[in-house]
Amino acid sequence: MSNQVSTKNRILDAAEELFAEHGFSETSLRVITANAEVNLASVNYHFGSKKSLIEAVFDRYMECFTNELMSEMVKVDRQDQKITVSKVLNTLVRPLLEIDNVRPNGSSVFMKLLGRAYAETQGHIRRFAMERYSHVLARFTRLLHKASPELKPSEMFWRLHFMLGAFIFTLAGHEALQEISESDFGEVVDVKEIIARLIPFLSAGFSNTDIPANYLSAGEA
Amino acid sequence: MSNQVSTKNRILDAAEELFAEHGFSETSLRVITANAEVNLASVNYHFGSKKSLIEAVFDRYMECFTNELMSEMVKVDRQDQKITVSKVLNTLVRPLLEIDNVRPNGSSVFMKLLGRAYAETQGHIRRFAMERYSHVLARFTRLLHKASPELKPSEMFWRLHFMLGAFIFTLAGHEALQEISESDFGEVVDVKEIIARLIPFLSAGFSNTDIPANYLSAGEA
DNA sequence: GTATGTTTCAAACAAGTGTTTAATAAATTC
DNA sequence: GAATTTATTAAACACTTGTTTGAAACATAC
Repeated sequence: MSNQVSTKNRILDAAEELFAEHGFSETSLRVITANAEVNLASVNYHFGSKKSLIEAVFDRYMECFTNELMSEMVKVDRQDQKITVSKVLNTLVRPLLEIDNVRPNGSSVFMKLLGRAYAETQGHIRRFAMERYSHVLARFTRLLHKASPELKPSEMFWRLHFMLGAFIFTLAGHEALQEISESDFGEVVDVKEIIARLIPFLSAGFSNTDIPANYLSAGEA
Repeated sequence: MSNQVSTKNRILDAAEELFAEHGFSETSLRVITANAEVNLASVNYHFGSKKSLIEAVFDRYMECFTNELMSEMVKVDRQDQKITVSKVLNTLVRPLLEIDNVRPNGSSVFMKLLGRAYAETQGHIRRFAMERYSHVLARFTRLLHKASPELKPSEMFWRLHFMLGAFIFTLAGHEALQEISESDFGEVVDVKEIIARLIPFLSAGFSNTDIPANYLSAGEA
C-alpha cells in the first residue's frame, strides 16, 4: 500500500514536469515512466489511460489551488472595507505562491500546465474547467460584481476573460519573458513581481469606463 | 508549373484549417493530404518536412498581417493629433479584419494559429516571432512610447506582453467565448465587437498610474 | 522526337505511439 | 500460513507517425 502510492506519485511528479515543459501530446508514456523509474504498464494500471493521467496531473494542482482561493475569497467577503477589483485579484496571489511550498517551482509548473491546457483543445478544457470548478468561478464572479456593480453581467464576462487571458498567458510564458527582461533591461524579476505589475494593469482595465453606454447595466447608462 | 502551385496551396489551405482546429502535432500529414486531395509524399516534396510546412502556414499569414500593420502604424505616426494608446492598439484592427477578405474566416484562423504557436513550445516561437518580425515589434513599441513617454522601457515591456496575452488568448479562443456569451446572455458578438471591448480594456490597463514609483522612468518618480 | 527537368504516385521504411497480456512478486486478509 | 487481492514486470500487440524510394506521368527545351 505504501509502495503503490509511491508509484502513483512518482508518475504524477515526472508527468507534470514533462507536460509543463514539452506539452501533453509531445510527451510519451515511455519517457514519463523512464523518468519516474517505473514500469511502462503502471500508468495504465494506476490511471487507466494517458488522458486520465493528464486530468490527474491537472487536478492535483487545481484542487489545492481552488481550495486556497476559496478561503481567500471568503476572507475578502467577510471584511468590512469596500471590495475593490484589486482586492479581488489579489485573492489569486497567495494560493498561487503557496504552491511553491508544496512543491518546488510549483507555481511555475502550475501556470505552464494551465497555459497548455487552455490552448490544447482551444476551449474544450476551458469549458471543462469552468464546469468542474464552476462554484469557484461563480464565487469569483460574485466578488467582482460587488466591486463593480455597475457592469452588466455580459460585459463582466468579457472583462473577466480578458483578465484570465493576460494572467494565464503571461505566467505560462513567464520564463521566456524573465530572460528577455534580464538580457534587455538587466532586471531580474520573479513571479511575485510580475504579478505585482499585472494586477494594477488588470484592475485598471477592468475598471475602465471608456466604453459604449450599452455595455453598462440597465439604468446606469 | 501552374499545377505545382496549386498543389502547394491546396496543402497550405488544408493544413492551416486543421492546424488551427486541432493543433500542430495533433494533425498528421495523412489527414492534411487527404483533405487537400493530394499525395502524401507531396508535402515533403514541396516543403521538405512537416516543421517547414508549419512555418510556411504561419508565415503566409504573418507576412500579410505585418505588412498591413506597418502601413497602419505609419499612418498613425504621420498624423498631427496626439498619439494615444488606444490609437496604437487600433492599428491592429484593420490588418486583422482585412484577412477575412483574403480568406474566408481568415482572421479567426490566424488568431487560433497564433494562440497555438504561442503555447506550443512555450516561448521558443515567441522568441522566433520576436526576432523574425522584430522591426514590426520595434515600430509598435516606438509608437507606444510616444503615447506613454513617462513609462520606462522595462515597464512598457511588461505591459506590452500583458496586452499581447489578453489579445491573443481571447481571440484564439473566441469561438468558445462567443458560444458562452450567446447561451448565457443571449448576446451574439462577432470578432469586431470583441475587439471593441478589448481595446478600451487594454488601453486603461496600459495607461494605469496605480504603480510603485520605481516602475516609472527616472525623473518622473 | 528525343532529352531534360519537374511533379505525382503507390508502396515501403524505420521508428514511435498507447494499450493489453499473462506471468511473477508482494502485500493483505482470514 | 494458505488463500486472495493488489502491484509490478517484460513482452507483445495493433496502429500511427514522418520520411524516403523508385518508377511513372507530365511538361519544357532543343
